[in-house]
Amino acid sequence: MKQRQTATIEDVARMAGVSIATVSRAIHHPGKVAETTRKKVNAAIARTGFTANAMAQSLRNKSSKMILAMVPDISNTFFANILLGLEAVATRRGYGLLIGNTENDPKTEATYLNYARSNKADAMVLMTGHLPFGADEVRDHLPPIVAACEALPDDDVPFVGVDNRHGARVAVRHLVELGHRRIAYISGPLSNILSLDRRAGYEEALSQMGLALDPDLILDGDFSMESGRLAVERLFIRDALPTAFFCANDDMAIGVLLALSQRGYVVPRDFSVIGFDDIPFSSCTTPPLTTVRQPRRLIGEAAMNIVLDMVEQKAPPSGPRILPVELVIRGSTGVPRSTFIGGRSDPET
Amino acid sequence: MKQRQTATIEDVARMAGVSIATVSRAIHHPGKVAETTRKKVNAAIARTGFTANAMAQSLRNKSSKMILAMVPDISNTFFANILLGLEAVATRRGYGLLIGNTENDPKTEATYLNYARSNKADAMVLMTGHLPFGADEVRDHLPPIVAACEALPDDDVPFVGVDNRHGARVAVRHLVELGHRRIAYISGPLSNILSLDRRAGYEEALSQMGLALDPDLILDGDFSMESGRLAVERLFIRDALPTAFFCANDDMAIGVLLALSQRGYVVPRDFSVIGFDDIPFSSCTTPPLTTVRQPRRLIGEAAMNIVLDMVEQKAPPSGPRILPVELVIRGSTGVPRSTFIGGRSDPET
DNA sequence: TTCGTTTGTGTAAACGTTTTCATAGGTAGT
DNA sequence: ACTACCTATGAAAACGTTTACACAAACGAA
Repeated sequence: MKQRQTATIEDVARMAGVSIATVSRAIHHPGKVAETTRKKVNAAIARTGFTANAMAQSLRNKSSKMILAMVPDISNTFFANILLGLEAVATRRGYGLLIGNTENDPKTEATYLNYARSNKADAMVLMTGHLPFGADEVRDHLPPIVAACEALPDDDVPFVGVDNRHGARVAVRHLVELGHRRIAYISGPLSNILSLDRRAGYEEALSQMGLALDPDLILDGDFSMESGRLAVERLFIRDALPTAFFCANDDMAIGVLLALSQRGYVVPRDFSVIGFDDIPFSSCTTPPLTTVRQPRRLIGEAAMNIVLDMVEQKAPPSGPRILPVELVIRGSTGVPRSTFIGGRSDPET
Repeated sequence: MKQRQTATIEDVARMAGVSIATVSRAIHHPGKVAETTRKKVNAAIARTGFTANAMAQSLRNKSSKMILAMVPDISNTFFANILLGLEAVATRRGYGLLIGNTENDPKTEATYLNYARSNKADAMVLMTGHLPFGADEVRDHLPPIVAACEALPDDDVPFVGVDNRHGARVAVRHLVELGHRRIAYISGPLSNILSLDRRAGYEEALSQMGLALDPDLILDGDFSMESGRLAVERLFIRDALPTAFFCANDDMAIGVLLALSQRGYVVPRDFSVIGFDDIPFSSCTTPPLTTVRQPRRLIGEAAMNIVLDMVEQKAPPSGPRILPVELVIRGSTGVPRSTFIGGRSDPET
C-alpha cells in the first residue's frame, strides 16, 4: 500500500535483458519480435506489473484516446441515458469518456473546453445546444465536434437526434384524434432550439387538423417540473381551459399531472396530458404518462460513432443523423370529458 | 476549422523573443520574471492562442489532476447526485472528474482500474462497494482510494457515507410509533453490505420496541423497482400480511407503491410504505414517499475532499466520515387501518 | 564464395513541458 | 573598489513512451 512506484518500460527492458524499443514492439507489434524474446518480455511485464504510462503515450502519439461529453446536467436521467450510449461505443472502440457537467455555466464550459484544447480529449460531443463559452475565439483550433439531441444553432456541426417537429406533431395529432379541440402547449425555454421545433410541430399539427391556434393556450416553461406545475396554475386563473396538455418534456408533464391531481382532478378523465422524451420515470406516475419516446441510447451510440469516425479520419459525416421517435400511449391520455358532457369540466367533490 | 495545429510553448517563446523556460515561468511563477518580459510573453500567448499541452504537463509533473469515480450505474439518480458533489469539489480544487460506469462488470472495472494505474487519474473514489476487479494483484501499486456510500468489506479504505443501521432504525421506529406492529422489510441484494446494515437496523429497532421478528416478513429484492413490485406479489400469496413496508431503497418502495395501487389498495390508508435515500422522484409519487434522506451531495463533497487531501499529502483521513440521515415524512406513511378496525385490511371495491 | 534480402535488435530522436543549474549583470555594503 | 548577494534569464536534463534509422546476422540464390 505504500510503494506507489510504478514500473517503467525501462525496468521491463532491463529485467528481460533487451532494449526498451524491443519491449515496446513486443507490446504493439508482436509479429516483429522473435518468439523467444517476446516470451522473455512478457514474463518481465508480468513480474514487474508494468502498465504503460498513458501520459507518455498520449504525448508521443498526440492522442489521448478520450472523448469529452459536455452535458448541462448529469443528474437529469434524460442525459444520463445518452451518456450510457456514448460510453458503450467509446469503450468498445477503445476510447474513454470524459463527462463535463456544465450547468450552462460559461466558466465551467470554458474549463472543459480547455480539456479538449490541451489534448486531454481528442474530440467533443455537445449536448448543450451551443458551442462552449470561449469557443469562438479559438474556432480554428477546435477538435472534432458533434452535437447530440440539441442541434447547434449557428454552426455546421454534425447533429444526431430526433425530428422534434415531427414528434410534436405526432403527439398533438394523438390528442386531436381522441377528440380534443383545446390543447395547451407548455414550452421549454425560448432560447432553446428544441423548444422552438416542438412548438412549430404543435402549430403545424393544429393547422393540419383544421384547428385554430389560441395564443392563450401557449405557456412558457423551462423544462422543470415546477414550471409545469406553475403553468397549470396560470391557466386556471383564466377563463377558457384546455382539455389537454402537450408538454415539451416529461418533467413538465409530471408537474402538470401533480398540479392537476392536487386540484382534485382525475387524469385522463378531466384532462389529458402528454409529454416528450419518455424518461424512465414516466411509466411510474399515476396515471402512467403518455409520451413521445426518444431513442436515447441509440442517439448516444450514433453520436459517438460519428465523432470517432471524425477522429480516425474515416468517412466524413453525411448530414444530420435523424433517429425515429415513438409515441408511447399510456394512461394519461383519453377521450375528453366534454365529448360526453359537452361542457366545461369541474373537479369532483 | 481545418488547422487543428496548436501552438506550443516554443512558438510563444519565439514570438516573445525569450526562452521557453521564461515562458513557463511567466505562467507559473509570474513573480520570478521581469514585468516587461511578462507582458511580452502574455501578449505572445494571447496572439498564438497557446494552451499548455496537458499530457506533457502530466508527464513531467507526474500528476494528471484527474480523479476517477467508479460507479455501478450513472443513470441511477442516486449516484448522479453524488457525482455532482464530487465534481463540484474537484473543480473547485483544480481537478477534473473522470466517471467510470462499471455496471458491476469485472472487465469494465479492470479497464477503469488501468486508468488509475496508467496515471490517467491520480486517485479513485469507489461507489461500487468493492475494489475493482484485478486490484488485488496490484495492491502495492494502487493510488489513493476512498469509498463513498458503500464501505469496502475487507479493506482499510477510508469511507464516507451514512450510518445505515441508524437510518433503518429511524425508519422502523417511525412506523412503530404510528402504530404498526407487522412491518415487512424488502432488502437489497445480500452480497451488499448496505443491505445487511439496513436489515440489522430493522431488526434492532424491532427488538428495541419489543416486537417479534417474523422471518416471513423479510423479502429479498435487488434495489430495482421491479423487485419491489415482486416482493408485494409474493407477500400476497401468503396469509399473514404486514401493515407496513420498509424498503431498503426508494426504487423498491416505488415498486411497492405501484403494486399496491394496482391491486386497488390506497396508501397510506391500507398500508404504509417507507423507503431509503430520498431520490428526487420520491416527492412525485402518489402519495409522495416517506423516506430516509441521505445527504448525497455532501457525501460526494466530503469524499472528494478526503481523496484530494490524500493526493496532496495533507492530513491523513481520520477514520470513517459519517454524515447524518434525515427522516422525511411525506404521504406514504400513516396510522394503520387495523388501529381503528382491529381487523385485516381489504381493498375497497 | 558472393551478393541481395530478410529478420531481429539496438540507438537515438521526438513529443511539450517544468525545473535545476549556471551565468551575467546589477545593487549594495564595507 | 572589492566582495557578496540578489534578479532575470537561458541551456539542458528529465518525465516515459514510440518509431525511423542503422546495423548485424542469417539465409538463399547465383
